[in-house]
Amino acid sequence: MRSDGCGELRAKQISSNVQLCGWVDRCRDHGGVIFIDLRDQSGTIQITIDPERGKELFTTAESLKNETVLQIVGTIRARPKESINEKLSTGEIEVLATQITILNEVKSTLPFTVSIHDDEPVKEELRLRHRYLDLRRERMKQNLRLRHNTIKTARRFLEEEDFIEVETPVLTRSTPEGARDYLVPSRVCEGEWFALPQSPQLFKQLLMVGGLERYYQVARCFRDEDLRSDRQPEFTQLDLEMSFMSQEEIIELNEKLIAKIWKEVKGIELKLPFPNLSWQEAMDRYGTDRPDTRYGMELIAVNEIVKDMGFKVFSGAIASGGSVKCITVKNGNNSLSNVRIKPGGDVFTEAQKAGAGGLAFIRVRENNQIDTIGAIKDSLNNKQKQDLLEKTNAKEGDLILFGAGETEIVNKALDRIRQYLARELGLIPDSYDNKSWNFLWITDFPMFEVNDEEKRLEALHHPFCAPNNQDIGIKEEWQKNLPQARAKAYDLVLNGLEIGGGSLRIHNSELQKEVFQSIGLNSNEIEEKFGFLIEALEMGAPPHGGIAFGIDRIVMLLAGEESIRDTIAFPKTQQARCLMTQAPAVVSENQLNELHVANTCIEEE
RNA sequence: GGGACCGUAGUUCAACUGGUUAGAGCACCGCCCUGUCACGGCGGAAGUUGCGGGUUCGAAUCCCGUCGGUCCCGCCA
Repeated sequence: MRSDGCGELRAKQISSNVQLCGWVDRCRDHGGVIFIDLRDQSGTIQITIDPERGKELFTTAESLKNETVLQIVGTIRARPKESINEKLSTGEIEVLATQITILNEVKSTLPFTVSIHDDEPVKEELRLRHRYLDLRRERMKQNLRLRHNTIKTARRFLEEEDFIEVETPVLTRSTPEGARDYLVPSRVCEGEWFALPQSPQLFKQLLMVGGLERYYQVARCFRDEDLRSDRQPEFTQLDLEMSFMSQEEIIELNEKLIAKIWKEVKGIELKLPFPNLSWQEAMDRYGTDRPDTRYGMELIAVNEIVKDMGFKVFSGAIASGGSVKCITVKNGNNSLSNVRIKPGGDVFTEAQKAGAGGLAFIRVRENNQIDTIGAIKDSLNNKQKQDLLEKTNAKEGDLILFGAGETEIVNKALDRIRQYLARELGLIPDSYDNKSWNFLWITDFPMFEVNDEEKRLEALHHPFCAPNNQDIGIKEEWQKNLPQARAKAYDLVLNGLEIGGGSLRIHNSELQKEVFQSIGLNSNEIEEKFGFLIEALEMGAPPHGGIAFGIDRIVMLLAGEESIRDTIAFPKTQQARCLMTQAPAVVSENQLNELHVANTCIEEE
């Protein structure tokens, strides 16, 4: 149907005949000569319609609406010198049309314009309802291409490293813990249900038991939880697993993979190896396990300095086992007024949203004089004051913000304020600046955390992570040592977002059973839910481990987008609905009967 | 489950403190225009102000409910 792509034509093809196909980007009808910008995937070229070339041709051209699909036959010619368009890569030439075929018309007024020249914002609701039109626009076209390049690069890299891609089931069984499952009723097995996988976790481990040694998959995962700008009910992981690899070796390989992606997709050389922070250090210094290290304002514990103060908010917090931590806002005296950090102010409110009761502050004035509320000033002696200024490295003009109370809440509040202030004060470098890609490995996670509601242990990552050998000691002490053990787990954090995570897995069936018991499963439950895994581990399972990267998030960051919806061809809304197909939808009574399912939803008439 | 913001012509926005005929750009339709490139000129059509209720002499505007979208908390091993 066509000889060339619109955007590929250049002056050296002048006087050759071409056939082009594409969409009408826009028309300029001068009454005599008519110009059509014809657009296809490769770009745009100007088609010129000369009235001398026939009435029929001219009449057709006059009637064209934007986004009409055309085939053009014509000849490439140079534009008059004064008409060269330098903004267009094909701007030196044009195609003199000898024939126009309308391949498809546009029958109604378009809900929004496709042309790149119309950069008016479009409501996301409309974009999603007519996603096919949105995909035709430059932004989404580029994002999907970038996504493809990311996945392509990963595939090439992993193939070079002797990984093979294996598909794992989408219809599988529901497993305890973790997110809510999407369920699929079985027609054949009455009353029983499949679950869609939250990740291929168990299957990839069993592939290792199967001796594949190096597996990867671009895997669709499903979690029936509430959505966010970086969470969709179905999302894509680049899933890897390998045998006979240490944590260091796995990390090294994956850094190379990430560096390769950044190099191929963005042309950016990342510096390897990535820095590494233990989970404990991350919590101490940033209050979160996914710190954004593009800016400072680290959290500083001042427990030792303030524990004996008369100011009960501080000393009391420590007496009851909590902490007092602070961040130093450089030049904060100028940038943050008292109105903003006192009750009702935006900064105070941020702290409150994270559960903090208040937000104490100290302003450093000339000659290290301090300016704060009376209760703090009165109870702070000179030595404490000096220690505090030294520890926080606060200088004249700086503002120190304090969190006091339960360590967990202090961390959460200061983390939140830190991120909020970084945005407010413009401390985050331009995302296209090479220095702004701050990768960071977080390691040595705790195996478990306490579920407050149910007063029991829960796996922090998942219950298949291997514990640190030194932490658990000999077999007889496993039960006693496991709750405090660290896991051989690692997350890759980029600019405050978790983009991947993994671990070495347990390959010893006894230890695996012990971990299951720690999270409250009894022998029967272990046998019922995970019998197949335990059995597999007893038949020669190799030491193995792996990682999974969130492709949607990685592409989002590479594309500079703020939502993963802009990296997914057909995403769902926050209500997990597809506005284009209107899924999910009601099905017939017959379909339900076949599946042995009854609808308990009360319909309103 | 909870909090916040938003919803006006096909579309992007406007309409002051509640005030009488709800405006503008783009798109659309018609006429004119032979070198434009976000072409230009003249004219036209286009509205259940998401929906339902309330307050008021009077509601796009205030209140309640509801639907939809977005952001966030909870949740997401």
